[in-house]
Amino acid sequence: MVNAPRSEDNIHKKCRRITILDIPYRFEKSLDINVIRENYQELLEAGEYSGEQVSIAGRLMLNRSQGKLFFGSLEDFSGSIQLFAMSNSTDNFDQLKKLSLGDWIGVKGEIMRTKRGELSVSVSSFEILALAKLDFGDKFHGVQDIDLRYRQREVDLWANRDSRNIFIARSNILLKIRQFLHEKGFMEVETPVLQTIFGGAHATPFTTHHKTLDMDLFLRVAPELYLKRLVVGGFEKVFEIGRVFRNEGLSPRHNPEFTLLELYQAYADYNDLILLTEELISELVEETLTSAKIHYLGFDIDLTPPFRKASLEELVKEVTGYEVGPHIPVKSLQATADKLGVPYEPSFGPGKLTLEIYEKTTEATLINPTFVMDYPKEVSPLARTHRDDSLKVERFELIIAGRELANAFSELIDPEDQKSRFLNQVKERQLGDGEAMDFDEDYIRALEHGLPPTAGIGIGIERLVMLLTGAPSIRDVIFFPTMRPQPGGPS
RNA sequence: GGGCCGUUAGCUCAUCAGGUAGAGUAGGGGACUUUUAAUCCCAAGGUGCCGGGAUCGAGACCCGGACGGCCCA
Repeated sequence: MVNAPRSEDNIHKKCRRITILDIPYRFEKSLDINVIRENYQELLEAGEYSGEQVSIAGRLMLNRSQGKLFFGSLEDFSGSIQLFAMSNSTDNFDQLKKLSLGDWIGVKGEIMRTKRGELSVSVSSFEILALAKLDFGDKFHGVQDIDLRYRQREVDLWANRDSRNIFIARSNILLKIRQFLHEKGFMEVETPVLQTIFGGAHATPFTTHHKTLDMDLFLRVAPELYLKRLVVGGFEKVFEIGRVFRNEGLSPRHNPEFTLLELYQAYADYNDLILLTEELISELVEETLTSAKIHYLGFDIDLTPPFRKASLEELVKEVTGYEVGPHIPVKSLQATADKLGVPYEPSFGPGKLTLEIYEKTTEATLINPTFVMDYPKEVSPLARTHRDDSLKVERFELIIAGRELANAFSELIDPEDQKSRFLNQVKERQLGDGEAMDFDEDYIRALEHGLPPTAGIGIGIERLVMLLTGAPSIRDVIFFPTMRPQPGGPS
């Protein structure tokens, strides 16, 4: 484990040299390291001094001290630069040479280029800002142990620049999404994470307990129902970017808590959201990638809109050759499922059978961005009945690299219809589906106050970041993914 | 939950027909006035994930468990 200290003797020697009293309370940094690189990229001959004094701070990441000379790499958030020092022109030169990799220092010095042409800061003085009493990683290989990288992310972030870059990208992507939506007139809102009735997604919730009220509460599986109540309240364009919690297994695509973007737009239908989604993704591609043609999980993917649109039924027909859909008799769909090796329960209706067949045979084959259109009503309790087909709803999912990235629909606005859909959910719950929703009377009452035609979409932020950064696992884009505690102690 | 794989020095990795482990690097000591994963010398560093079993003898073979990865549900 990285937790093991450097040998006792070493610590003793270091601590004898430096105590906490020697650590200053602040350090005046004059600029980020990458600014030096940008400003001096083309300037200074080898061996030339700039005359510009700077004050920088960071972690010592390499130490190539050599007799009465010292070379090292100082790294801060923005980048790294070589430090250069000579025994006759640097205060505490001997101490500088004895620093360990990972120690934080603040440096004052002059920008220069060494004889070999490396842009450097010639150290005139330095202060120790923190000692690294623990070791982190191999200076060349970083930290490869996946377990350790997730449990001690701070170590991973220092040891592996790729990891750091992914999280910088994540932050930028979230910023761009917010900017994009604000420019479109959406307002960012926050709704309850603790809910007395959970709904808005087909998922098992986490349960917790409120002491004073002495009642169980659920961690939300989606903000959906509250957001639509805000539309009823008059906010015509709202979005929330927030954590949701689903009590399901862990996999490279699933973490029990993840970040979901949901947005709702009054007076719009799901066709409007296709355009919005294409525009959002292409803008993110432009901001974060050099090309819309990416290579991800071994696939070549083209993220250039417009994306393909095809109905769920068409796509299943295309992949399997079989007709599916809510109009096909159950017996016939069961026979199809049997032939395709898709398991099902006897209680499944034609809609659920169709969805199962689609998910097991077709979804994973959709590599380039595809809007899968028009789902069976039976499996979509919150979506509005399709204007051309009473057994379907106006809903699409966006699939990229065989994975669901977004789920959207023209929202169900009819309180009576919503009541009966909730009742169906309750029935499915009683039949043993722990992921089915509960009947939400507050939501029904809100609909009775009047929800105008509204379209809504949910986009999984982690999946989006994974796609745009090439990360194969959701754990690569979540700082601290959910892990079992290690037997040796808390982690 | 099922299947397969992994776990050896702080880190990155070796090793072997089954004969009580080795390198690089980090950390310690020393040399070195232009290095680039600097180089060179010295010393130190291990419950081979844990627990059982067969064997004269196990890190290695067998069984069970823990944690992780991938695939499937």
